[in-house]
Amino acid sequence: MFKLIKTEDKARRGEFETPHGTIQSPFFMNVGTAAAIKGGISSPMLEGLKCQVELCNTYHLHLRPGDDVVYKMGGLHKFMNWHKPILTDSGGFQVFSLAKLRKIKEEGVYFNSHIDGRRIFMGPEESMQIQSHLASTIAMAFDECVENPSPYDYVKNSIDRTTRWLIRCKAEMERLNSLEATINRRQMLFGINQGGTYDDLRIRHMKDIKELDLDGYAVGGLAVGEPTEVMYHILDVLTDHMPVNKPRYLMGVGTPSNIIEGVARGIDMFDCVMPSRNARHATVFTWDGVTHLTNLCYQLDDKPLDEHCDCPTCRNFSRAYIRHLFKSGEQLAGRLAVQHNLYFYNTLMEKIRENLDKGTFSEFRAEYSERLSQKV
RNA sequence: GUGGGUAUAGCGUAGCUGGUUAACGCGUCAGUUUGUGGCACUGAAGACCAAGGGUUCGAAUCCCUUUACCCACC
Repeated sequence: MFKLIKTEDKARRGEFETPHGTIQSPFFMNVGTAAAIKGGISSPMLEGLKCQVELCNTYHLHLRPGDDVVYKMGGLHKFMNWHKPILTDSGGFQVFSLAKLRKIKEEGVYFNSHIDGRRIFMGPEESMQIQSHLASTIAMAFDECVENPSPYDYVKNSIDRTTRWLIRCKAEMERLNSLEATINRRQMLFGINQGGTYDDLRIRHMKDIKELDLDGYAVGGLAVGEPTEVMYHILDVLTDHMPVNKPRYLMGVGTPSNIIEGVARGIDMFDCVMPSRNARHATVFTWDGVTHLTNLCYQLDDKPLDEHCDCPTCRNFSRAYIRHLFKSGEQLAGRLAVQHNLYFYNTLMEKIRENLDKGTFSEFRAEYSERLSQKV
């Protein structure tokens, strides 16, 4: 149940009630693809980083350890010892990212495991069954994420198939939620809007899936190769057609600026690998912009990563020390940087919410939107 | 002391039947990273080839001397 508390122009401040607790929106979901945040962050540590929701991946967990294993272990919450909301991605994106190995048909997608190469099939029903086994709070629909740019006719056919898949997802989810043996019988289902970079297809697809009255709606297929301006334009024309009383999720986005701009266009939920992946590659976010920690200028720098940050990393360690850890290949380097970046992202969302509460989001946006993505 | 061997970027090496801007790995420096298969990827700087002399149109490559180090034997 999503409650809209306040708006400022198109930006929305809300509360999202789930069986695993209430989420304050807008919010960022911390990506733990294989039931783990990469970089060595355990669930109790994640609690200390202001994380509200963790995201896990259907495709990866299906392959390893197997969703049957997670089911027998009592579901993802118990398995990971994370008791706040979890969103599972459907595996649809892997159809796109593992494109070399796939074959898309009406019934679903055939592709090869990246682990052992074996041929596997996933369709809407399979994705829902796996996500039901994982027992996440929110399940995502099984969609096709087309690359940008793609030919108009291809995208047109693709969104119609994605709609047909969504109808099957909904039916299968209702069936699974009615079963006694299901761990989370109140699992929610989000639909995913596609349509490439074509305004009319985006809007048409949104109208089609809106009729299914799902628990939330996501915008997929953005930040996959198109210029940032194109992504903003799609959001500009699309969010007016999204349900007002349902959470809106911009999938896989993005930089701190992208998130601020997304909120400004009416988005409530985000997820991205950027804070964790960049951290593992020694790039950290600060309130003054982005910086690369292995740069020589930090060799003798006694300051924390960010002087305004009170994350566990910044409270304890200097840039010089963390730079040394990176140069030495120590695993601790990645962990300290990931802790900082996730805390930064979650704090960014907190500040966005505070500014929405105060009615000062537009000022916040003007001050930070560009600044946070510049290089220090 | 005698015989043999090696000296090429910060380090470890390739090139050594002589022929345009001396190659590779590591390291260094910088950049990339958007619903995470990949501990990742891209690029740059850096050596007048131990020193000196000689042969040759031309030498890191062939010859001589010196120096340093390595191995074996006294």
